[in-house]
Amino acid sequence: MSLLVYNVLKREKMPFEPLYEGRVNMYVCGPTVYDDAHLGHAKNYVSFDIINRYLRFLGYDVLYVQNITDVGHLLDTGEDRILRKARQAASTPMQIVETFTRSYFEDMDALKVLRPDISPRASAHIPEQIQMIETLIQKGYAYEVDGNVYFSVQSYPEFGKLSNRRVEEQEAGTREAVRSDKRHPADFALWKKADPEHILRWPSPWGEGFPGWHIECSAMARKYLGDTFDIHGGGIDNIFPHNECEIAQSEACNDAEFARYWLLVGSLMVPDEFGNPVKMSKSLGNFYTIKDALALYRPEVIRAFIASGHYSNPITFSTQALEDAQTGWKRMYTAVHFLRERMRFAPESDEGNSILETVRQTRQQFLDAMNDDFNTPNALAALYALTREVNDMLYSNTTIGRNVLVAINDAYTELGGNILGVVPEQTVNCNPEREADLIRFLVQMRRDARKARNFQLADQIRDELAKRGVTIIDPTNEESFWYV
RNA sequence: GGCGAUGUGACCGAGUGGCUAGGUAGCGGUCUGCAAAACCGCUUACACCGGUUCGAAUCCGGUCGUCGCCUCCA
Repeated sequence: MSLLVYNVLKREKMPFEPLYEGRVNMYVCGPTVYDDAHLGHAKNYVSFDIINRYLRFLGYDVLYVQNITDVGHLLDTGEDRILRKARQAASTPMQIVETFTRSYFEDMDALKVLRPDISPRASAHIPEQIQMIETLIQKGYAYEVDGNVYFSVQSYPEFGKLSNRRVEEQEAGTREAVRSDKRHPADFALWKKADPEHILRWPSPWGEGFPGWHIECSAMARKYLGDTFDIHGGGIDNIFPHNECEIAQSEACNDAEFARYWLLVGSLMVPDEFGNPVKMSKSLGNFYTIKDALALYRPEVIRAFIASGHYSNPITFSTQALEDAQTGWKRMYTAVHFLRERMRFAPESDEGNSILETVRQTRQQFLDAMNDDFNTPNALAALYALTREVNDMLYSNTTIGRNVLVAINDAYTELGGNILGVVPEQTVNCNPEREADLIRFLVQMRRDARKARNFQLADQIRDELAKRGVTIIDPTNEESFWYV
């Protein structure tokens, strides 16, 4: 069975066929780095991480580009988001950007999100953006008014094709603050003139200013992925106007199709005071930062929670939902751990290999699910079904050969680990404090044994510790010291 | 108002015509020195009203509810 994906642009599920055989070029809209990322961001980027991992699993040579937006997002007050934060923190914009870019990568690394191949920053691609704007002006798709440059939506008849909106049908001018220098209310800025107090500014053919919000993605996608590429991803909440503007700019500028498949992720919701789900967002204040969540839950648990719903659907968050996901995940995690421990002393044989049929079915079900538009809930269900059988086996008194255990572990490691990222490579969790405490406990046991004149046990403890690099010395008969 | 979605059992959440999704919670059981875990079984479903069909949670029409976007947002 081949991979099917739901293409928002065509509004149908269709076979995935990359432009160049064996290669996938993918662009995903990245974060605006002005604050710590929250779980809504986690849903988005973990979802695309799983997509990225699965495409690689299928053997595609994936080039994954995800931008860092560090200029040009305006609040409705007309202020630049990053500037406002900078003013609050009494620091310069680039310090803010640097701080939260690092924070973002910290969070993503902690969540086991594989880094994109390229993480281009908008501020580092001003010339590319200017060049693109110049082309658009030359071709008659854009016009300059007093240092501002706007894209003319009427010059591009297909504007709105992704979100199925018609410019004429939109309530024109509902915003009273429509800038009077626009020819059409729906026209959007490619370049904005910088006010004197605006710190983030660059020289351009139209004077000092900064790029509009949408042009960065078009410019950077073109630079790294070409005029036409395979997958464009992002959050569904950015379908309009952002994604729509990207398409218009890029296709008008390049005379080529922009992205061939559009995959958009559903929002993370939080119940409001009436119990109705609403989007987790900065502005509503109903968010949990990734850092806060990671202080309480393992990254695999957060990933399992996210994977429990389909990427394109919204998912309702609550601490209870996360707890429930954790309980279920733990059953699988523990089974894998027991499996790995059992491998340490299992006989070299194929005993108990009847379960391998279940393993085969699990793989099949898992891959069928993933091939069906990355259906992670069904993929997880396959692993849970396997876990039931594995536990049944592990808790029974039958002998299981090492080869069988290895085969099961391989399935978990590949499907649950490499693809979904919910099964860690290492299920033994080290903790220096705990290790020291265990040694103290053994030393105490040995002292009790000596008191009871059970020298056989006492010596055994000393020898076993010594084998592991722990030395015991007995300065007195009352107390013992140890060191590693 | 326009556009796009959606309404599944106590909760989260898959599922597009007939075959138990899964997870959590609850109840009962097996196992067990205790505890825990694990496994087995079970209960509460497809918003409402009509229609198509041998048969619909699944298709069609209508009603009601909810959400997203239309302004910054992943």
